[in-house]
Amino acid sequence: MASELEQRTRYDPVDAEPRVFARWLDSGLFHPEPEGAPEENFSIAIPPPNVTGALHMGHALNGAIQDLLIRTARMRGVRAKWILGTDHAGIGTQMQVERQLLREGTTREQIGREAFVERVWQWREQYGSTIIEQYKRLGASCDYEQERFTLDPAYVEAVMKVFVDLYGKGLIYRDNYMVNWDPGSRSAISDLEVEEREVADTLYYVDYPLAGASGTVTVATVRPETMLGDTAIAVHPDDERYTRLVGETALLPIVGRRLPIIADPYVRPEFGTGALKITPAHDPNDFEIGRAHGLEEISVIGEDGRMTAAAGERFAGLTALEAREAVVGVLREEGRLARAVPQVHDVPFSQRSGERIEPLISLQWFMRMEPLAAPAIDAVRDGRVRIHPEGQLRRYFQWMENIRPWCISRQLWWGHRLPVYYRGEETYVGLEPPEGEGWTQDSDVLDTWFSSALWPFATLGWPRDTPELRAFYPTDFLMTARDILFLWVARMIMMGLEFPGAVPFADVYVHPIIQAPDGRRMSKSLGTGIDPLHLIDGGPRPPVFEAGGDFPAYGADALRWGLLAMSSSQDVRFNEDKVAQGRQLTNKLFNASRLVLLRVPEGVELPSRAPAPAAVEDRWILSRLQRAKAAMARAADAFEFHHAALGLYDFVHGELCDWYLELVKPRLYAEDPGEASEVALYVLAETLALAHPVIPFVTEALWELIPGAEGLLMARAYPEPDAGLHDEQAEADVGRAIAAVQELRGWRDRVGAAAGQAVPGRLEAEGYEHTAEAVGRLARVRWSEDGGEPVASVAIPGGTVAVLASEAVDPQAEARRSAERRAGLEGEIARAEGKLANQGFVAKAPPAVVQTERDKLERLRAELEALG
RNA sequence: GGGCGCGUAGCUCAGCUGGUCAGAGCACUCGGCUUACAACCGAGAGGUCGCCCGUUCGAACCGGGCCGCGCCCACCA
Repeated sequence: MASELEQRTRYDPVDAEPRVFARWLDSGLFHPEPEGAPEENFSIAIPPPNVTGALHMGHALNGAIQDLLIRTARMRGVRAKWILGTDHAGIGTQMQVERQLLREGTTREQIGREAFVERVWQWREQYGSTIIEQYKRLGASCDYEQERFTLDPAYVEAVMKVFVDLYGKGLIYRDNYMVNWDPGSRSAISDLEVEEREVADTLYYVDYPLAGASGTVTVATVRPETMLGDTAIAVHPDDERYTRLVGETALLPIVGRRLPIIADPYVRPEFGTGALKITPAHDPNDFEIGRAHGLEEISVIGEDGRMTAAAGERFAGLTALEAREAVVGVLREEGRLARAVPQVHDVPFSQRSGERIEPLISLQWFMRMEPLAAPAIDAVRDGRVRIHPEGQLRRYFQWMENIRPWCISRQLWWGHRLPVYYRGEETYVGLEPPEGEGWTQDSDVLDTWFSSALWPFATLGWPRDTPELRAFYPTDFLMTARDILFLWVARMIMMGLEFPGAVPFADVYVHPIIQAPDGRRMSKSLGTGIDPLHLIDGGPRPPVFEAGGDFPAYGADALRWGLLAMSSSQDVRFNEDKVAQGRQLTNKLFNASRLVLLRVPEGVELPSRAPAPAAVEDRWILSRLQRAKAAMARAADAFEFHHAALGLYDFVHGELCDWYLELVKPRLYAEDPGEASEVALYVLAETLALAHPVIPFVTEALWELIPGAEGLLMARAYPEPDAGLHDEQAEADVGRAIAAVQELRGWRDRVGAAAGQAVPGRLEAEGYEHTAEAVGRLARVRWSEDGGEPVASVAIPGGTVAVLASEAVDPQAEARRSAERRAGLEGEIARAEGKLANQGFVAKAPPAVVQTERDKLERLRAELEALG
């Protein structure tokens, strides 16, 4: 790298990153010893990626943020543990392997459960480490020495203990209950895995004859096939049209079943006819009403999606859709179909399989949530867990206060098999299989989120009293996406409080969703997904990019910086420009380092403490560095990661490179740079340290080249701000000089002064005792004592520069420019005068604001006068 | 139906505890291969801060009402 510094003018991440990562890994610093108390340590449990997964943009953002926090803590000398692991992801993984089997011409049923599970383990051996390796490419400083998996024996032990304990407390129970049956995965799924989609259906109006009298009751339904399971008709108790019918009986067409007409406030009088057919076995609402009124539950659709024997001979065996047509046909023949109208409505679909949910009654395992939710509500209410941004709080409370039983059993083979055994009428639940003959284990496994809910403590060894658990639980921070706040985060809080007995984390940060550049969801199937690795290494741009072609190899630092800069409290569109800007930053640091490191004389080393230099630009940059440190710290503490990223960029570009290095350059090039070398080295090193948690690779690579820098940058002390190093005088002096240079450059450009040519001028301004030389050099003005008549007057803070006649100044251009300026000044003066003439302003505004306005007016008048 | 959030320069977004003619990156224009960087440097143009009321000496920022957009939650046949 050292020779690279001389040869290259651009930073090459492809070359540097693997080498730097290997050094980090070898150092063992990613793995903290489990010592000390959780309060003095810092830990984050990674949201476990699916073993089936590949790194996507969400992971990359996640990783950038968590690594920023972990690295900052580590540099602060805190034991920082980033708990790593993967999730077995029941349905997702099972489906992957099933697809593989299908390609081989077999199915899981054919090979049997044991062989199938063995296949999944093989599959996991082969592909499970993919995403871990990808996290390494990001530079994520996870504890790779202790990778966890939700099906590790120790983790399984935790899951089983929780199940058995909650069963013992009566919170886990088995019941016949309405579930969301997913015909695609042939399993029940939880409410949270259901999504609504708009579907165009037909609303059928069906006449049900009354039993005791003439006449009919007409009901409206989009699912006529379920009427075979009707056991009542319901109307609203206040609906006068039907008051006289309540208590009467109707006859179910086709079947002939006698249906009581009942009153229930759930029914909306204004919808359809105001009469609702009740099918307790196939509609969640009807199920509730049915239980409330003690109605019979007749299942006419089975778990295979076909009509059961209970649907009657004519329909048994048909699919639900076929049955619908058949039922409508019969109704039409019998003259029972009053009318049919198009109806657009929301219908539940499985997020997993994409198939339409079939609500049906099934024997499943459930968890009662209210007793667990109450303490979890308190924990957030009293601030033991803080959720950011706060807008999410209301949602949390709303959901938790209306929490419903959780269906935790899944009819899958890949996962934690229920520790439940049956023998005849007996049921046994326990960690060890029961004694005796004839027991069979329940074939279901647990919902994947059941094991995920234990993540922050099961990964640390709970229920055993491990050193890791003692040192790192509770964790400090949790990163999550909005859509799994309930699926995962809320349940972790509940389980953390119930089992280890403490909230699992102090701060929850809900990160934004990164959308495709066109605002659509990032998704592989839409062609809108962007592979983070393609941004790191270079790779094809997906079709959503108009530009096409390949991404350049931006490197992990650029990607991390870009993602942090994009992040916000709202969802954001992916913006390649931001990644490019990140690369500019890495390149800028590389070149700033070239300037400093290639100029430092032999023998000069990084000072061990902040130098106390005499030169004004040195004092200025040390002071500005403190401000940058404070701004970074503030942003990170407030979880405003875009401020951290952008603030770093502004400091490096806008202060360090644009001004400090330009100001100090002549001294660095001098035969004896004196203090300049040490100060420049110090500022460079501090800047690298400050930037390290954001862009770890380039900073570590450059740190290696600093003479006198010891060890790894990742282990160096974090640069804490020190207000004692503020130097108001230097900031004022250099700030004034910068403004003067900008004024003079602007003037030069306007009058068309040739770029390479110095302009003679007299400095007629206060406050440039220490900076006149620099101003002249950077603005290309040659200071003169010549008393001649100026050809132009350029306002700078504290006075003016009188420009003397020379070839560089075109009198006509100057006349144009001064006329424009004069007009502009007059306008501004009028505005300021107007404001100060306003009695309300002068009387009510704070004196400082009024004074600022007065000063400004005075300055403007002086400039106008100088302009002549 | 409820909740959260967003509409600021051509694009993507900062700014919003109210107060120096509104900021960044990219794109654009002009000028520069100035001894760290042309994947660079310097300068510049570009905005009714969605619309309308109100509060205030003063509103992109606070309040109300509209218009447009996104996301989440919800049992409406």
